[in-house]
Amino acid sequence: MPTITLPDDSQREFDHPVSVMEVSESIGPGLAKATLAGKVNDKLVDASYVIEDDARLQIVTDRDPEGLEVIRHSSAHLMAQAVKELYPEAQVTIGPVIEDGFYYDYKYDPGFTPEDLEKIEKKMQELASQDFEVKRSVMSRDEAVKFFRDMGEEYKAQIIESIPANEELSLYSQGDFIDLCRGPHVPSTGKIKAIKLMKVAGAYWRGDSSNEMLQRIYGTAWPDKKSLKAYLNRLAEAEKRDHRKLAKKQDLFHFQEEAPGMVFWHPRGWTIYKVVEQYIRDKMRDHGYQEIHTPQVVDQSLWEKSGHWDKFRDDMFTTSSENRNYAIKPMNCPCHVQVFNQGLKSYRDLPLRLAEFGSCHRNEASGTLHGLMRARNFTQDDAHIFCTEDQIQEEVSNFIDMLFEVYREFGFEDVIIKLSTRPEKRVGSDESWDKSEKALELALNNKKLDWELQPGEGAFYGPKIEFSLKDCIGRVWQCGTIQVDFSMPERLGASYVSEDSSKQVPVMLHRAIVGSMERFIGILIENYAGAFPPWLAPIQAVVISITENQADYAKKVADSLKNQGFRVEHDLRNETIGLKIRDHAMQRVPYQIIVGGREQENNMVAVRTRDGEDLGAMSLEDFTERLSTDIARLGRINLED
RNA sequence: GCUCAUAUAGCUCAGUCGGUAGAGCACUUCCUUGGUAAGGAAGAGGUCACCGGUUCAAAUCCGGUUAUGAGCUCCA
Repeated sequence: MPTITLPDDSQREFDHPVSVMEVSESIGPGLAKATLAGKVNDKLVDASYVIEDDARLQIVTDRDPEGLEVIRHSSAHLMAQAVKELYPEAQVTIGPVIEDGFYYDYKYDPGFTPEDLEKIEKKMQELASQDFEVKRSVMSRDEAVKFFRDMGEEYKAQIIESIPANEELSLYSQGDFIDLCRGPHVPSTGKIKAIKLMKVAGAYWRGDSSNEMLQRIYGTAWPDKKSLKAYLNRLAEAEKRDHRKLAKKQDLFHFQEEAPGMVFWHPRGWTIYKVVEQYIRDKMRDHGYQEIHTPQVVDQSLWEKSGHWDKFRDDMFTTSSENRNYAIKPMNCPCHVQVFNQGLKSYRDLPLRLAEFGSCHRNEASGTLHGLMRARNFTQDDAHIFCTEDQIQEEVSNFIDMLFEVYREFGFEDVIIKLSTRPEKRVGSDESWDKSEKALELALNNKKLDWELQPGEGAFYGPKIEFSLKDCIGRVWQCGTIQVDFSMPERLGASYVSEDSSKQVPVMLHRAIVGSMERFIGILIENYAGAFPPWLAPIQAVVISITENQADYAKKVADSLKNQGFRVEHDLRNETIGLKIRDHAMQRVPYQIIVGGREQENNMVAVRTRDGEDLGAMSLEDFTERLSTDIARLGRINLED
């Protein structure tokens, strides 16, 4: 005789065990139709779930985030059903929900073509309209293994075998299709109304590159066609912000076949680079760092000593000369230790902070290259802090403050933070790991930051924090990092004289804020959609003449601004004012300074923003002041826009 | 590196059944001298990524290479 309490605290009594759907029907036929699942005492269950005892119940529909997840999960099953009907020899594996959609991995050696995707999608729609009831059943583990093995689903059987023997497993069936699944699922396939298969890609079985490759089909699913269309629209809009596209439009940089993964910066792109570099340089100086510069080409023996040769030799570019073998440096740390090692260091010198805009080359696997985001030649805003174990926490804390100051000033609010702790294979004493993991964790918690723990994901030489940003379509890229290193100072013979005049090995903190200048600029381009704030814009203002009678005046105005240090160009082309304004607005130049006969006569400038706001006529001094104020305010954009 | 796809003018893209290539924008020249998101005309521009094969004939079909895109794996 369960009493059901609904979210509005109203109660319903039943004189028999009752399913979620029955409760829903008792409330109204509209709700019953919309019911996808239920939440019984906060646990997500199928609509067919039978409630025996008093419970709180929330009916889940497609208006709830959980409802959307159920739809997406069921869509993955629907796709598997369609694939099995069309390609019976394909074997199913797993099909989880992901952000905005779902995927399902199949073992299917011929591989799916784009045409196959269309066929599968059509079949899914057909199966959805047949509105198969989705039925749940249970089986013991061993039964389930046999069941799937007999069906020829070897992968599924393997997955089930890795589940503990005493667990009872749930299976879901719809029509002729049956799959192992925790659920919950929609009550019937007709609830799936708006799906689209997006792309096919390879994915390794169990995420291990030594295993065979499966065929992964990605799809998206929404409550209705309208939301699906809106999503596809959003995606198309976001893709317009792609830094590789904007780089072509705005003439920022290019890549070419002769130097894959290495950037050819053009004047405008390099201007942005230099502004970012100078900004970071000033920031580091203000925070007690000393800038150095170390060689690009360094004898192989140093990389052997540091341990990198052993681990990364295949990913290093090498060269040789006069019977000596060199590596093009893939990182700066060993070189920084060489600088530290010059002369005798005292504990009084610590913490010692050495910074470098270090150009590194790594022969990244061809398939991983991705515009500026993942390049083979990139420049780290690298620095190494040599300190004692007791100084770790304060240094980390100061670093995090500095990092957020920088990210804020570039307009980034959404930063993903992860703390990675000791892996199984590691160097250093447990005591040191305890101390440094604690230091990192405390530094984060003291600032009340949200972060995610990645146990066992630290480097072999120490724990680390990673700070990541998102690109235009939500891909996450690691930028900042701070890592504790117990290993390298010792390997490379770094030491200092302590208070008791004994020789001690310093701890080394590796840290970067933007991480890779290239990657950071790539993300900047995408987040600003090419409309850089004036302090970053490669061209801050363009002086446009209306007719050639103002050519000299326009040049004079432009020169005057340039002499004050602003980045200004002039456009004296024999074109209409409308065309010139359109050009520069599309190039996202922050300010257009229009000079015609009237302005020339009154020694004024007419100013217009790239967004079409007419600021009217003003004196050049007033404009200069406005631009200066803008630049002083730095970024501070709202990335939600 | 792996799976799938793609590569045509500076850019964005057409090019049907295999018969030696086309548009818009950009560029050059001329006309136009204009007032806030495209004025007009003419011209020039291509070893169809590269190498090989099939064929009387290849941008087109086949194989390979390189690069790029999406995803996977990796990321000191």
